[in-house]
Amino acid sequence: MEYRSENGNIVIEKSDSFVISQTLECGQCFNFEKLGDEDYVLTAFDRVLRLYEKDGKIIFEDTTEEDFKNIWIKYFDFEKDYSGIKSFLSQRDKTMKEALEYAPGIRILNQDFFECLISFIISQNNRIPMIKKVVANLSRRYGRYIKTVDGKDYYSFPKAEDLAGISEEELMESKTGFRAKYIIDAVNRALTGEIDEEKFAALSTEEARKLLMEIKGVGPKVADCVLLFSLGRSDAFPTDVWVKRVMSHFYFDGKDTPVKAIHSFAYDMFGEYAGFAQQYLFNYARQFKIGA
DNA sequence: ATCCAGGCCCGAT
DNA sequence: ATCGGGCATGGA
Repeated sequence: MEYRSENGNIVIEKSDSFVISQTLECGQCFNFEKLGDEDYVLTAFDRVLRLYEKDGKIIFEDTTEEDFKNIWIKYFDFEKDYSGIKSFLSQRDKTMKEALEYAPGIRILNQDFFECLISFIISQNNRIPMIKKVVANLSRRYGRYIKTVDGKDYYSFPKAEDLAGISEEELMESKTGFRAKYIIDAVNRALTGEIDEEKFAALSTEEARKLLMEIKGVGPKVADCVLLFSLGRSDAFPTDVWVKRVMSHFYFDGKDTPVKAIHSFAYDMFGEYAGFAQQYLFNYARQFKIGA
């Protein structure tokens, strides 16, 4: 990973395997704000980062080399070779190739486990702008103030400890809706250590999925999102309404298809890179409202 | 107004 | 094992 330090910022060359807007706006994360064209502020791992494009470069503003090395390289998956993954996927299938050409700058983020879990619990039967609002509400109320960027205050996403003992009624003040009780269950299991990021390392993707689904409010889709976006399981294939639509449309003759059949097809077609395929397809489907 | 959103729970079959 | 209703909330 080539980077250099410059006036307190970290600078990398722009590449077609990383476009800020595509990576942040493709529905995998919710803790960010758009300031302008290819200019964003995001919160992750107790840091607030403004990053933007300028003169063919990408600037990580007010960031130390330590943070870049220890946090952002992993977060943005910069150690992975996306050109290899993308060429594999685009050779598999024509639809996949088009989805990739539409948004070649999407990278699968490695997000904080607890934040990812709670965020995707919130995501169920919800819309992305609303999910972002709830995540921001929880951060402002229970997280820690980090810094102010462009006149707006940013807060870290709360830890399980920060949410300990909070009542369902209070959580609903942050507009969590019926998911409040699910958040409480996730928090409790995290606090007892029953659900702990360390535990997952020893488990297969399928075993990890089962463990996650013990949490109330975590079903197959939310579990797969957590596996893919925070536990590095690129074989997970989160299948929501949009992925169902795009898969049915392109691979099942437009027929409504059970998730199970979609999964086996995806694993067969995209193998260990199914998760990447899923994200490019999801983005593609949503932009062009395929099947809607 | 009615419908629906990066679903899941729960009770009925 | 599978199916359908219900669910907080707010935007179209």
